[in-house]
Amino acid sequence: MEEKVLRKLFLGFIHIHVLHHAREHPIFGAWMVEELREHGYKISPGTLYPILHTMEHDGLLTREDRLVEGKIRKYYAATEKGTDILVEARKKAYELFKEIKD
Amino acid sequence: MEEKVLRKLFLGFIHIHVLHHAREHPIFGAWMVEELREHGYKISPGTLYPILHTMEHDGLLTREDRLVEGKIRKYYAATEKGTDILVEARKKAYELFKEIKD
DNA sequence: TCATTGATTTCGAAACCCGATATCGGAATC
DNA sequence: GATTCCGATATCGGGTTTCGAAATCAATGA
Repeated sequence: MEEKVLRKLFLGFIHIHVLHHAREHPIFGAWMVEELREHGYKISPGTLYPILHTMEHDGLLTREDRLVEGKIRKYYAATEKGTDILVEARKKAYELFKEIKD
Repeated sequence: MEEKVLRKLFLGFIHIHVLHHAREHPIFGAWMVEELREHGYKISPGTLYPILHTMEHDGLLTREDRLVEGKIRKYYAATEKGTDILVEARKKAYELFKEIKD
């Protein structure tokens, strides 16, 4: 119930988290799911993976397959455009925070 | 193009802005559209009004009709639950900002 | 070859977004 | 009281997105 309400608010936050981490170092889906969980965002693979695909399609991320410990992982890194979007998002997030902070 | 990408990120922000303002004082749709525009969020009535309806349905806002200058306006104010959600959102927004700030 | 394992993908039903357009209801004019 | 005006709100349908459960994948080890 309440979960649905919150999810709507935080889906954008999740996107921004993804961009942020993908800029620091390449990420892969399962790792990102866990990272988000630690931040208090529950998200299932069936939701996150399509997000990654869309962000790649939109030119925000690039994908590179790697073989790690016998498993194929699809690593995503932020593109220049993705970084631009992140900068924009950071600005907006700051304004939002400043406005609602008390 | 780019607009669509950004909108996805910021739709949650818009919800939070709405809650924030509705807690400060009752708001009505057309005013909120203008307020958001000043914050750099372009949103059409066809998007915002359903958001208000949904938030009312979810128990985040209450509605009250008022007659102002010969026009009916539907004023929305944040409920206790809405305020709780806002507090939660503020916490998450702060964490997000802290994490990506540089 | 077959089971295992971590990671990714698919699936269909439900919900949602969008903005152009239509509608509302009170006020003003005649 | 009919008509027009106007700010504000509601509707529409087509396209997209969301969800988690379940299926799939690819490489390794038994």
